[in-house]
Amino acid sequence: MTKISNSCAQTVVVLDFETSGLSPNQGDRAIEVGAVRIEDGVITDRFQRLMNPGRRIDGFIESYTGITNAMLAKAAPCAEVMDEFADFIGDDDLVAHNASFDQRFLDAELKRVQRRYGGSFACSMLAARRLYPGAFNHKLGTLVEYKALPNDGSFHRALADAEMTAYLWLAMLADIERDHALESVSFEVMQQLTKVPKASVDKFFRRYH
DNA sequence: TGCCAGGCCCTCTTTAGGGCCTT
Repeated sequence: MTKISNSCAQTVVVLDFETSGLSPNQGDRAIEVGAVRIEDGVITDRFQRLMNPGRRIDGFIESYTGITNAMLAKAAPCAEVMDEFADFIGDDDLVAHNASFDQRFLDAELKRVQRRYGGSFACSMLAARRLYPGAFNHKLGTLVEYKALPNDGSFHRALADAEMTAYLWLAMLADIERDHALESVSFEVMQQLTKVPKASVDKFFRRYH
């Protein structure tokens, strides 16, 4: 049995943004951020804030997220929330479902407040595509049902989605460790997993036996 | 409701096109 580990692999922050649209390059803004910190396989901390983007969101986003313009009118400005969030994530490594989406918004919002983060991203969706090819699809909600993960039935809110992504992440680690007789799997190996072809996943892990 | 974007990934591919996933 081989241990795949490194000195900083056991703490990650799993995050999720609710936004006014799909692209910060098109003027879309974050309206809520949720995150949980996983340390040695256990959720040890949580962060959730609504944030006021300074403009109204459209009816589709209100309906999709349940976040209303009235709720955002009472929320702190994006700059204040993102400054707090930068403190929360620090230099920890980061996980998100379809991470390229959340990374674009994290980068855009932190750039506005001249803050940075030191960790790197891994994507639970890309990992799940390789580990669970039999799933009907790889939407977060589908994978939560597929793996019978804990949830309170609420979707498309930042903290709820971040928690479900965290449970998915832990389930994937546990499945890899069980299926490949590994003691632990590092963050870096999970990042590499998302870059190998689906057909090569077993071969990828056999390298460590 | 589903378009906007962008990266990944598959295939009837690579001199390309389209589906998936995120809000």
